[in-house]
This record gives sequence, C-alpha cells and structure tokens, in this order.
Amino acid sequence: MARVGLSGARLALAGAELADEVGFEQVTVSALARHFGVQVASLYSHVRNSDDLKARIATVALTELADQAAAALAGRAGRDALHALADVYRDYARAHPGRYAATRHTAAASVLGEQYVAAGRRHSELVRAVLRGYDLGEPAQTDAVRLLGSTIHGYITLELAGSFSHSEPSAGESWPRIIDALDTLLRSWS
Amino acid sequence: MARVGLSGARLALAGAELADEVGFEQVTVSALARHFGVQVASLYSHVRNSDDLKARIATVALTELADQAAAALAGRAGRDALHALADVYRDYARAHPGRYAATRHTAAASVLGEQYVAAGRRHSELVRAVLRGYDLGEPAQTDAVRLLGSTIHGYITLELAGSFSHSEPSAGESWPRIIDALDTLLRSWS
DNA sequence: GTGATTGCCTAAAGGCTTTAGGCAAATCAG
DNA sequence: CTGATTTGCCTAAAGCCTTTAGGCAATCAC
Repeated sequence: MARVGLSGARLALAGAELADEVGFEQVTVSALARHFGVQVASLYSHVRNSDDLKARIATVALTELADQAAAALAGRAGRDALHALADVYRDYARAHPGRYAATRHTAAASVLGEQYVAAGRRHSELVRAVLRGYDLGEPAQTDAVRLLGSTIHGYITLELAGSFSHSEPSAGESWPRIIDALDTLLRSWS
Repeated sequence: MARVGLSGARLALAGAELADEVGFEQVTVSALARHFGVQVASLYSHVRNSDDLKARIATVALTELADQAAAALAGRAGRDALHALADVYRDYARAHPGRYAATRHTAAASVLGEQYVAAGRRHSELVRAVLRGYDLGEPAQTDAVRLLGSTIHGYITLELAGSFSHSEPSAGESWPRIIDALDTLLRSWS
C-alpha cells in the first residue's frame, strides 16, 4: 500500500483548497479522503474528527489573512492604511471564499484554541494599528474597531451572497466610497 | 395511526422554533420528525427535501422580520427611524438566532423564489424609506443602503458569534453609538 | 355509507462520521 | 545490513441523516 504522505498540515491545506472549490460547509472528511484517493478512516489518524479538520482549516485561513493584512499595512497610515486593510479582506474573500468562510467558524476557538486565537489577536491589533491614525480615545476606539469589523465583514458577506449583484452600481464601485465614508466618519468621531 | 396534522406551514413554523433552539444548520428533517413523534419519511409528503424545508424556514423568518420592521418604522423618520430599524434587526437576531441565520440562507431564493424574494424586497424598501430622511441622490443612496445593510448585519453576526463578548464596553453599549455615527455620516454624505 | 383522497407507515439504499483492530512500509538501533 | 519499532493506511462495522417507493388506514365529499 503506497503511502500518500498525509499529515495534519497537509490535510488542513488541502481542506482549505477544497473549501474554496465547493464551499466550507461542504468540506467533509469523506470528500478529503476521496481527494487523496485514500480510505476515509485513514484521515482519522491525522485529524481528531470533522470539527477538528474544520478548525485547522479556519486557522490556516485566519493566519494567511493576517499575514497579508500585515504586509499590506507596512508603511501606510490613515486613509491609505484603511483602504489597504479593507481591500486585503475583500480581495481575500473573493479569491478564497471557502477559506474566508472558514475564518468565521468560531467553534474553531474552542477546538484548537491557541493558534486560532493568536491569529485572531493579530487581526485585532492590525485594526487598532490603523486606528492609531485617527486619534480616538476609549471607548471610542473600541466602538470604531467594532464598526470597521462589522462593516467590512458585513459587506463581504453580503457581496459574496450575491446581495449586490442585481443592482447598479457594481459592488466594486460602492466599496471604495463606503470605505472613504468610514474614513471621514473616523476623522470626525465625536 | 393517529394523524398529527402536518403541513408545509406547520413544518416551517416548527422548524423555525427548532432553529432557535439548536441552530439553523442543525435543523434536519429527522430532528423535525422526532419533534412530531412521526416517521421521517412522513415529512417528505409536505416538504420536497431538506433544502426545501430550510427555504421555508428562511421565508418565515424573513417575512416575520419585515413585519416587525414595518411596524417599528410607522410614524418615525430620520435618526429615530434609523435606530428603530437597526434595533428591530438586532433584537430579532438576539431573540431568534436560528431564524435570523435562516434569513441569510440565500439558497432559499432559488428554491422557493417568490415569497422569499418578495420579503427581501420589502426589506430593501424599508431601508430606502429610512434613507428618505437623509436626502441622498444616486448612486449615494444605493451606497448608503449597502453601508447600512453591511454594518447592521455585520455587527449582529459578530455579536452573535461572541466576538464582542470578551472586551469592554458591552456589545449593547457600542450599538447605539455606532448607529448614531451612521446617522451623522448619512447626514453629511458628500 | 361508499369512494376518493390524503396522511403516515414500513422498507430500503446511499452517504458521512467515527471507532477498533490489523498488516505493511518506513525508520531506527546496533 | 538486519531486526525491531513505529507509523500509515486498510478493512470492518455501527450509527445517524436523506430520500424514494409502495402500502394501509383515517378522513372527507356526497
């Protein structure tokens, strides 16, 4: 029996790719086994169960996204940084819808904890870094973190769901104007 | 064999309640059959399949939500209307998390179409009604519809996922301030 | 009442998850 | 290089969910 060379990390990677192809919710231990041309039970040596697999995929995605966000923010501040951060999220979600969906699989926190939570913290810190350009005190800064997170995540979710497909202007046109509006808002936050 | 009195509508209702109890994704034809103390196959006379059931639940929820929104907006305008609308969504989601999740089950559109789409249109119209208080032209109005939808839906999603639970201030305190910020923003939309 | 309809049932096949236990391939000790 | 150990993938099997097909009985129309 030739060995395929499975491992937790490879399964997480392949699972992430599969998620982008068929949707995060459709990622199943069985489908992944088929992909490797291997018996289903074989995967259970590398992954505790279906939830564990999904948590690993979520962690891969959340970490990738944090890496890209950090790279995009390097050397930017203010409005510029806000657009860069927002675009990274939106572009990532459009390029990798399954992975993006995985990042919101919060059950991952209770299953894997450590790495997932760490990646989550990196995201928070990046948002706060952007907000440093706007001179907000507490609790305004936390409110602003929540506003940005909500709007960016909400827009991406609705766009991916097709909610903006049947009307003008295109989703791509509204986006920068909405981010600009947020910039203006932050600049004059009471 | 005593008849329980099943019907498409009763299944949708019971399914909605079940969704609030165990989560929309966990609503299953089997679970619903258990709830009625009936054989699984019996439900398939009233519901085409699992997707059809979920689409019916989604339609129930989206319609309920539109009803409540319409009632809340009666006699209000401007900032007042904005808060009322936003609160209806958030309160509904907190009271009925499963139903709220169902409203975002966009596959429903392709399965049931008609009623679901009609309810969706009612929501759009309600948002535009609120925006009438802000004097926006096109494409600003569409941008604003998307901004409101994104922020409100995003906030609710993140709050329900527990993203705001581990920091101060409470999710309930940030909410009105964020809606107020949106009001300010709309008032000065370029 | 009788006949037609409709509601719920039994049966069965197919898919996903998960556990238990086994053989063989890779790896390591000496 | 050989033998021992670990590790990877396998077969088998049980449990739950979905969906279809076909049947009997309760209910309704007249």
